[in-house]
Formats: sequence, C-alpha cells, structure tokens
Amino acid sequence: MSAITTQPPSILLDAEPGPDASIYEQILHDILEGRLEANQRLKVTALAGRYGTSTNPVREALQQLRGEGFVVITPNRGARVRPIDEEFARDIYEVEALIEPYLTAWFVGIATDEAIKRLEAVQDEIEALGFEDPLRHSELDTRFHQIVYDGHYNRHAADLWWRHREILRAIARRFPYSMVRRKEILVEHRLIIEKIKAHDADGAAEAVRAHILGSGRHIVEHMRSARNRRL
Amino acid sequence: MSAITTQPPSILLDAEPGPDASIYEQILHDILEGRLEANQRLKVTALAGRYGTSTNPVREALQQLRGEGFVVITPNRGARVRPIDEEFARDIYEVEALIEPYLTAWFVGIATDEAIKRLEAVQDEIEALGFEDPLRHSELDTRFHQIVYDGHYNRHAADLWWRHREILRAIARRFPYSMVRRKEILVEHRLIIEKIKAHDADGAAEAVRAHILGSGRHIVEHMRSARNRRL
DNA sequence: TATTGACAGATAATGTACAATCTGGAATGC
DNA sequence: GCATTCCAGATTGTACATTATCTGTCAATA
Repeated sequence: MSAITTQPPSILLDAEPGPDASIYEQILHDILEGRLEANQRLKVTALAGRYGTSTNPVREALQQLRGEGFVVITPNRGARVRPIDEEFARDIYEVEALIEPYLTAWFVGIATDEAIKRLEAVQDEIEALGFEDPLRHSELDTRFHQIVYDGHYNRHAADLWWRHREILRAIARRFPYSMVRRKEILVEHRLIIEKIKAHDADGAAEAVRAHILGSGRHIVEHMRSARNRRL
Repeated sequence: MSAITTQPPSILLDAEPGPDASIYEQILHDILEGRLEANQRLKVTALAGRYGTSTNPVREALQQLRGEGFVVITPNRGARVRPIDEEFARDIYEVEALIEPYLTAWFVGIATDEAIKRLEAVQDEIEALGFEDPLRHSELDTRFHQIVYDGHYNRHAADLWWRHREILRAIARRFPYSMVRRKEILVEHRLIIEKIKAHDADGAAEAVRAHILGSGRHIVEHMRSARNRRL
C-alpha cells in the first residue's frame, strides 16, 4: 500500500467502535482485529447485512479502504482483505526506521521541558504497568511516540507514521512480548529520553532507529514462527 | 495524507485518459493537472455530468481518492480537492529524501551490468533531448529512477515512491526548469550512475539524497515566488 | 472412462433512479 | 439589527436493473 496523507487520522485506537461508528471504521477495525481475515472475500451484500445498512455505504467504505491500501479490489471481482504478512510488516518497519528518526531529530530541537516531562511521565506509567495489560501498554507506547511526532511540521510524514502504527499495532496484538523484548523496550525508551534531554538530535534519531528495528525483528520473527507452526 | 500502499500504481503517466478510463483516473488526472483546482468543491452531480455517468461511480471514486489523500471529505458537506501547496510539496520531498536513498542503496548491491547499461541509456537520451520537450523529459526522468526502484523487495516503499512521484510531477509540470537546475540535474544523475558503478552504496544513497533535496528546493522556491506574484 | 469445452443458472459487482436527511443562506418577523 | 423559519441544493442511504463472473452439468472426443 501507499498513499499520501489521508483524512483525519481516524483515532479509532483500541476502543471497540460503537454501533454509531461509520461503516468504514467498523470494517477497518474488523480487518485490523483479524475478524475479517487475510485474503477473505468482502461481498458488499454480506457486509451490508453484517453492519445493518444498505450496500452503498459499504461500497464507499471499501473504496476508501482500497485507497488506503487495506483492501484490494479487482474490477468485476470484488474486494478482498489485503493480507498483512511478514513481508508487509517488514516493509513497513523498514520505512518507519527511516521516518521516525527523521521526525525525532526535529523534535529534539524544539522539545520543551514540559514535553520532556510528559514523555517521562508516560514512560513511568509504562514501567509501573509492567506489561500486565497488553492493550494498555500498546496505548501508552503509542502515546509515548505521539508526543514526539504530533507537533512535527511535516504533517505528511506524521500521518504516514500514524497509519503505519495502526497496522503494526494490529499485528503486534496477536503476539505477546517476550521477556527479553520487554526489557529491551524499556531500556530503549529510556535511552531515547536521555538523548532528547541532552539535545543530541543524531543520538536520539539513532536510538529511535534501533528501537524500531528491534521491534520489527521481534514481530517478524514471531510471525514467521507462527506461520511455520501452521505448516 | 498518508496511506499504506495501494492498488495498481495506476500507470496513468502523462497520457490523457481516454473516454473509457475509469472515473477515478479521470478525476485524479484533472486534479493533478490543475483542472480541478485546490479547495474546489467537488459536487457529485456536477462530476457525474462532467464524466457522463451516474453519481454512484463518482462517489466511489471520491472515496478512493480520499483514502489516497487527494480529496478531503467532510461529513454532510461533500468533497474538496486537497490543496497541494508549498508545505505539502516540501513534506513529500523530505520523505522522499529518506526513501529514495534507502531504495537506491539496496539497488547498488544487486545491480547487474545490464541494469546499469539501461540506466546510462536513459541518461544519454535525457541529455540528447536537452529539456526541449518537458513532458518527454519528465517521462525519461521517471524511468531513470524507476529502473533503480522497481525491482526493490520493499514493495511498500516502492509504491510510496511512485505515489509521491505522481504528485511531484504534477506540480513540476507547472514550472519550467531553470538553466542552472537543468545543469545540476544532469550532473547529479551522472554522479548517481558513477556511484552505482563503483558499488558504493553509501555514496549512491547520498548522491540521490542531494538530488532529491535539490529538486525539492527548486520546486518549492518556484511555488513560493508564484504565490507571491499572486498577492 | 477421463478430460475437455460449451452452456446455463446462480451469484455478485456495477450502474441508475429515487427517497430521505442535512446544510447554508435568504426571507420573514420581532 | 438579530434570531427564527423555511427552502433550495447537496449529501447520504435505499431499492432496483444491468452486466459480468463463477460453478456445475452435460455432451463430445480421445
């Protein structure tokens, strides 16, 4: 997939979309959650029934999702869920390993003490939580990075990050963090904060890069072994 | 805007979409070409009339374009053309300055003599043409980079590049290259080829980065001065 | 008998027409 | 002058018609 920069970064986060949520949100949620699985055919009439509306809203939602890359549509043959496989995850991580350091480096230059405090507060909360509640952890982890990226002047890059993040979170949700990886995450976050506090833009960027690549390796290996188990 | 990786990278290139082209292609073409200008309201009935169909295909095309970020839709208020202004151009160039070096660096490792020959052939053609025909130049320039990026394993990144490229080409079409910039482009391309031939991945990446940033600066300055003239 | 190809019916996508709902602004009354 | 009401215009949702694709049957052939 690949698009430019979309509409509102659709803050759907983890919350279950209520019955008043748009068809788009519901379908996307079901895709990310795995309820609509990879390559599954998406028939408009079936979806219309499932979500209790007529076909047109479904058709439009599918077109939007296609534009965003979550759905593949073949003319006269309908839509399918775009499979989110290892390669795709790896591809996204590698792009993130470029974008996030770039976003971070700029943040270092403009970071206020107050912003850094917020960063530390979130990190404290993460450590206090200690991976008990995976959903909550994911939420906090997202907020950690959001503090850094949200104020960036490059909205396009920030939006790209958000889009990628949504996908990666959906994947990560399927796998628990290993004990080793948990420790690494904490260390990496602390290192990032440290570099930011020292106003070391290059160091912060490099720390973020390592953080992304570490997470990517971890997830991709998880996916691979899950796939092998299925064989 | 920001999406993931879309459908077929819709090879619309420069060719005028024929009457059999999809509504999506026609609208996108008209947006990139400037016929539908920034912030202009996109009324479904009007578009349906313009392209000779009913409203539904238009609605779906608009949703796809929204997913891709070319159109902004507000609930119950309809769609508008997303303005492609200086900031947006700059944002895209900066992201490209990250992605293209990354794509190039890998190419250096797998580049065959044959691929390098093709690269040089295109470059020869570019120099022979000498900016006479801007459209043809743009086409060749795209092909030059395409040779490098098309075979990359990271389809997501390659698709992102293509999407960005389409937009930047649409912008660049509005402005002629200055004499200085023309010379620079030729030099930069030759430098890139040279680094690739030397199997210097880092050098090639850096050369590409400089190339992108140079083009970006040139275009953004053009846009800025055009805007100032309008005031 | 097994394989292939054509045909037919079912199923689903795509396009058209229309109804319902919302928005924005003009007209009206205070 | 200001708020309210009302109406035109546009979006959004529903129903239906048309067209394309898929599947399974059946006959023809090797």
